This record gives sequence, C-alpha cells and structure tokens, in this order.
Amino acid sequence: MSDRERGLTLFLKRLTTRSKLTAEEQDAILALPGEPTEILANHDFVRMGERVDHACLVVDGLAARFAQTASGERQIIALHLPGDMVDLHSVVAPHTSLPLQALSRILIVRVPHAALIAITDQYPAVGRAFWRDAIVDVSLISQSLLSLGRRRAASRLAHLYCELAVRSGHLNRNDDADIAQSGAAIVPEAFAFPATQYHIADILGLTPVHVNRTLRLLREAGLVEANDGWVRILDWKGLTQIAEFDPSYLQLERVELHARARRG
Amino acid sequence: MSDRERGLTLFLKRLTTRSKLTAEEQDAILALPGEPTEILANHDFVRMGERVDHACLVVDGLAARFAQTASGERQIIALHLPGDMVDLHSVVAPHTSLPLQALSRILIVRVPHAALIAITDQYPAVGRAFWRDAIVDVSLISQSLLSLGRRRAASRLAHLYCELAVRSGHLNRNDDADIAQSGAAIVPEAFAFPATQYHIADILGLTPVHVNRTLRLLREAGLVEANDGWVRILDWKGLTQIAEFDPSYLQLERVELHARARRG
DNA sequence: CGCGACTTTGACAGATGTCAAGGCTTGTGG
DNA sequence: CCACAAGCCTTGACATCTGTCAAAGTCGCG
Repeated sequence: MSDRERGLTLFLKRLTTRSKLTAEEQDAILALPGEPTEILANHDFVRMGERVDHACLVVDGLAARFAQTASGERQIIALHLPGDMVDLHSVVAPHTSLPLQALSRILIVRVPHAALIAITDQYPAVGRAFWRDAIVDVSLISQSLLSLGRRRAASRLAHLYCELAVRSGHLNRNDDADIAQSGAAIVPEAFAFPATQYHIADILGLTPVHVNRTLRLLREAGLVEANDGWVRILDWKGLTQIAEFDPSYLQLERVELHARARRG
Repeated sequence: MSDRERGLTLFLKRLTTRSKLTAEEQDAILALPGEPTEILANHDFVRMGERVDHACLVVDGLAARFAQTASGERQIIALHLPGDMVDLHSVVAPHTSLPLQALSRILIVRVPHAALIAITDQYPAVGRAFWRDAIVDVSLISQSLLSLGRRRAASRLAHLYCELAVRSGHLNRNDDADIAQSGAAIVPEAFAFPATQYHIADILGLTPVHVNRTLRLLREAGLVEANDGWVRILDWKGLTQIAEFDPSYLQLERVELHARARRG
C-alpha cells in the first residue's frame, strides 16, 4: 500500500467514525490525489502568511499548529496525529494565519484544493463530513482552552495524556467488529507520542522545567510513564480522575455505543 | 426596522467584510426568516446536549459560549457581539457540546437550519462566506489559547480590550466610505462591554479578585478605564504594547487597506 | 432602610517561573 | 576507540505571579 493510500485510509476511518458515507463516496475519498512529502523534526511545513493550494494530510508522526506572541513565546494550538487533514480550511482561506510544524519526523500527503473542491461539489455528504470534522477540531481546541484556563499543571498534563490515549487508541484498532469480538481495551496501555518536554510545555502553556516536575509527580503517583517517545498508562482510572477527563467532547459516539454494548 | 432586519443587517455587514457577495446573495441573506427572542442576563439560551433546529444570531448585548470542568469551574471559550451568528455549526452538528449564555440582557434571532441549508444550496458563495466566518471564530479562539498559555494577567486583559475595541469599533462604523472621508479612528474611544469582573475572570482564566487587581493596574497606568458596562481607552498605543496586540488574526483585510491608504 | 450583586482591598498561601548547574544519550570526527 | 558537542532531561534554590480567604465599600432597587 502506498503512503498516499495509507494516509487516505486513515483519513477515511476518521471521517466514517462521525459521518455515514456510501461506498461510492468512500471510494472517491480513497481516490484523492496527493503527493507524499517527508518533513524533518522541528521544521515548519506551512509558514505564516504563505498562500497554499493544497491541504496536508498527516500519515506518520506528530505535527502541530502553533501561535506566537510578539516576544516570540510559542503556544501549540492543536496536535495532529496520523489521519488528520491538518488544514482543510485552507481551501477557503488560503493565507495561513497559523504555521504548521513537524514535532517529530513526519510524512504528509499534500492534497490539492482543486480535488477537495471537486469531491465536495460532486458529493455533498462528503462536504458535510469535512465540516463535521472541522467542528471536532474546534471542540478539541475549546477543551485546551478550558485546560489552560482552569486546570493546574498536573491536571493539564493528565488530561493531555488521556486525550491522546483515546485519540491514538481509537485510531490503532482495526475496526469495530474486532473490538466487539476481542473486547480489547479502547484505551491502549501505551501509545507513541514523540514530543520532547519542550513541546509539551508549548502545548500546556507551562515551562519545560515545570513539565518535568509535573511528569515526575504523575510517575511517582504510579499513573503514567513517559520516555523515548512512548507513553505508558499504568492507572487509567487514576489518570482520568486527576484530569477530570470526560471523552464526550471527542464525539466518538459509535465507540461509546460499543463500550455501552459490552457493558450491558 | 424590525429586530430581525437589524440583526441580519449586522450579520451581513460582518460577512461582507471578509467575503464578496452579489446584491442578490445579500438580499437573500436579509430575507432569512427568524424569530426574535429576549434572554435575561446570566441565562443559558442553548443548553449542553440539547438538540437544536435553529442557529442564534445576536442582535443586542453580549453572549458567550463556555465550557466547564467536572468540578464546576467555568471557562468562557468565545464572546459574541451583535452581528455574530453564534452556532452556525449546529446545522451539521445539532447536539450542542458547549452551552451558550447571555452575559447581559440580550436579544437574539433564531434562524431555522432549514433556511440556512436552503440559502447555501442555492448560493454556494454564501456557504463559503459562512465557512470563512467560522474560520475567523477559530482564529479568535486560537488567540485566546495563546493568551491563556503565554501571557500574564495584565497582558491578557489588555489583549482582550484591544480585541473588543477593534471588533466593536469595526461594527459601529457606518461604512467604509464614511471612514475614509471622516478619518475617524477605527478604534473607538469607548465601547460597550456589559460584563462583570466575574465574567472577565471566566474569559481570562483568572479569579475575580485578580481581575480586579489587574484592572486597577491598567487604570493606574492611565491606559484604560472600565465601569458601568463601558470601556474607555485612554492610551491605545500603550495598551497595544502591553498586550502585544497584532490585529491581523481578526482578518479585517479591507479595514487594513483603508488604514494603509490613509497613512499613504 | 436593608438587601443583593458587584467591586475593592489586604494578608497570606500555593503554584509556577527563572536561573543555574549537572547528567545522560547520541552522533560525529579524530 | 575516545573526545567532544548538541540536545534533552533532571534537580535545587529562589523569585514572582496568582489564588484564597476574609472583610468592607458601593450602588441600585424594592
């Protein structure tokens, strides 16, 4: 399977989690054109003010959108995992107002705007699926705002790990049937998160030093371990309690349904 | 002029700031149906999880979208001034994930989803204008995230006032020609902001006590005065410096152009 | 007049930032 | 194979910012 196909498959999986699409619509998405590109860690791949004619789909690695104050302090606005179409909105607002950077070495596929416009023109349901997806992104950002405004460091960090666990766990499972059969945990014990403590500081609005202290706190409480680009969750319940984590904002209703079904 | 017409006129003004619309498209927007409703201060008008069949257009007063932690702490995610269509996205995601509340007594117009779908079906340019507008909302939220993550209290508060000054100043002027002729300041000396210090605390991720202290700081520095629901800007330059305010994220290009023209 | 909502202030506590230093890994070049 | 540098992680001591608690002041309104 080519990198392009792999990326589009992940993207399609993400879309169909929240929107119903016919086989024809799904095929059209998988047939989208796009050029794979590799980006080194800590390199911008869309710059401030740049005019783009394509949207970027993350296939491998970790990407981020960020903002900066005039004095150069950085705040990461959104994290993008494999399967995320990072700047779908550039179709309608081609002048980027927030730059995009690779946090680890990443692989992206650049999908031309023209193709995205064409597919939404032909299949309105695909357009609505795109829109719905964009709304989820806003929902994630809103939760970050809640975290930065109203949670302490430990709670912020725990919440970040909870969100990532669900987001990547959701992505890694093969399909719904698999889960229903195996009863495998939706939340994985461990997931890849190739960010440095500097990156985490930029996500949480903290300093790297304090991220380090907070990380130690969670580790010593036996909740979570993080090293070498991986996060291992040792006590999911404890972690969600500190985080006050409620996954409903991720709008993964179908997954929720399955979870309920297994319980019942 | 009816309340409905007044609201739609403000909404149209907002849209045409960023998108070109033909006379026919503009007329279609002004002809949108909608039922005016008055909401008392501190009352929710869209509740968590509620399924809605209309979008809310703010005509008068101040509204906010907010999020809450499990322990009940509140964070305001977005402020909505007159002319804002608050939950356009509900068209595609009718289950509200973030409640809406009136901060002051407000007047809204409820526009049925059906009418919004119809107008975007008939006029694709209107649909793109809606989309572009939604992107600006995300841009505002992103700046809030930057503020909460990377600015101190004084800077946050100053930034809030700067943003509101531009947003309401932009709205209050009659039209571009007026400004070009009169050379009136785009930033008004004073603007209405009927929020209590408790509300401001919920916006900035601070406590009401600290908002009060910070407000005094700005007042004693001769930058800004706030009381009785009004904000008076005494030193715009000083305020923007403390805030590190750069209005480009508001994406008011046309206003920018005029400003440049007057300078040149 | 008294109540309620909001604002203002002070004293103190707790959380986070700042500064500085050292340790650990990894890759590079001699 | 070793020396070294660069990037990242870890830690301690201290400074600063913001939160907490408590009380009093102001204002409009019934």
